[in-house]
Amino acid sequence: MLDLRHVVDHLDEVKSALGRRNAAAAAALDSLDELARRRREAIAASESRAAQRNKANEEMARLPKGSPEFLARRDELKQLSAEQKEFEKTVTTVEAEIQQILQGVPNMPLASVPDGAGAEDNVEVKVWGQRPSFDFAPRPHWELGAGLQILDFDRAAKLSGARFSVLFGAGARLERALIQFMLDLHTGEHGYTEVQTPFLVRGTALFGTGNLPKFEQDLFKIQGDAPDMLQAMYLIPTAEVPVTNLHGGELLEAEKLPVAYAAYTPCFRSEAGSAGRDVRGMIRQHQFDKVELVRLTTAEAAEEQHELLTRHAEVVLERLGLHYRRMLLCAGDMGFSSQKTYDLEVWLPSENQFREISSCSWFGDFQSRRADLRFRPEPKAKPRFLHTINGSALAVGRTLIAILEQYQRADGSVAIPEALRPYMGGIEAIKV
RNA sequence: GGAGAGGUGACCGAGUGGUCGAAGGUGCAUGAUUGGAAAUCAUGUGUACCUGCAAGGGUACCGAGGGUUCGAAUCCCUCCCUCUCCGCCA
Repeated sequence: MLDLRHVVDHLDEVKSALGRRNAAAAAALDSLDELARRRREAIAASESRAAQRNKANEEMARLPKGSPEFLARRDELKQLSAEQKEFEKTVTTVEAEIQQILQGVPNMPLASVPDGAGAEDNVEVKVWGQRPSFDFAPRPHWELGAGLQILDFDRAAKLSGARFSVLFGAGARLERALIQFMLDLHTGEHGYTEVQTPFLVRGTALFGTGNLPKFEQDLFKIQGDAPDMLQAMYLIPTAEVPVTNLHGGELLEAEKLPVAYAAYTPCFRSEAGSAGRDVRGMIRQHQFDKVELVRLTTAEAAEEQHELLTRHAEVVLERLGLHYRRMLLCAGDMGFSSQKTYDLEVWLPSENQFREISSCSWFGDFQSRRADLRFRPEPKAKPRFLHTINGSALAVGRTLIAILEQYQRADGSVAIPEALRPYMGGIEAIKV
């Protein structure tokens, strides 16, 4: 969430930054100036009466109860108190309106983020590795998986419907091996602390990361009698949600920063609005596994930390020998809460194109303001909001797909990347 | 699921309608003492918002939200969370 004061004081600047995402984002701010003024007036009116009332209360405490002076004074104060409550109600109402607007406003793209409306305007930053060449027609992962009897969509459909998959044998082990490999790399070499979180969270956590209230339709909600969205339970769409909120409401000490967590979780997404997209294979599922990296840091260190985290995600692809590229997302293609995002895209031979396998974002203090993530720069200093950074490292299902496709052989078998073999019982390939 | 007990500042803990932003302690900071440290003593030590050039002034916050009252940490209601016992259970 953007800071009200900053928005009002720099309205034109904020509007032009948001305008780079889309016109609607900027237009939402139009009424804020006036609302902020009404808020200030109501606060002044309410507080001046509260001050009078508090002053009179000292006198009331001294007057004998039931005395004529006491009764007369009490009647006067009734009026004052009623007025104060009226103005306080106005404050509450106006602030709710302001919140409503601000909650729906996305983060501002940084100046270094390129202009653009969609994926076609993203900028390629780097390409790593060689495009694998085949002396046969490379097969899509679902054909490879079916041939090897490790990947089954029909049986998953019997259990859960469309957009689920079942892994068997070496396929299931490959999934598990990837999770282990990624966690070991990040905790062992990149300095992250592994964390296991709940997969079911209350709405307040989803508000913290910016998924609620605007994107409820993307989530799986648990049926229950919660009175509102924020108290309801949801399946997490990413580990970003529980991990980012882990220190909500706390005041972290500066020397503990940066905080760096690596978490494996399954992720659940309703994929509302994506009907017809990626319906074949396991590119887009209602449930998938992901290893997520989260860093909490200071504003000053954040840019460097974002580069570092992105680099950590890239190392996974490089150790696995997977051809990929890094994209800098344009303003129009970034997620709601992000101010700068790199996507890593892995090469899929069957599609003859790169596909997203990781998204590494720097949120500034946008999430921290919602999730109440603060630190104290030094012992006596005022608390400040942290900067949050996170990224997939990596989406496990898509990594499995990339391995199947990039390491496939003419006979339908799939070689196991060197780095993964210790996790696969030493086998060098998956064969029938 | 049943019964009960609780949620107070960085932490522990007192406080059942007024002078309570909140006793006391711990921790922390500064100073004194010391060759240095420990111990001791003194002083200080929350956050957010409004207002002001500033110094300052004001308001709110005792799990969250409502209510009663001139006045609520204290009384009432709803919710959330923690703990204990019983039941059930991986």
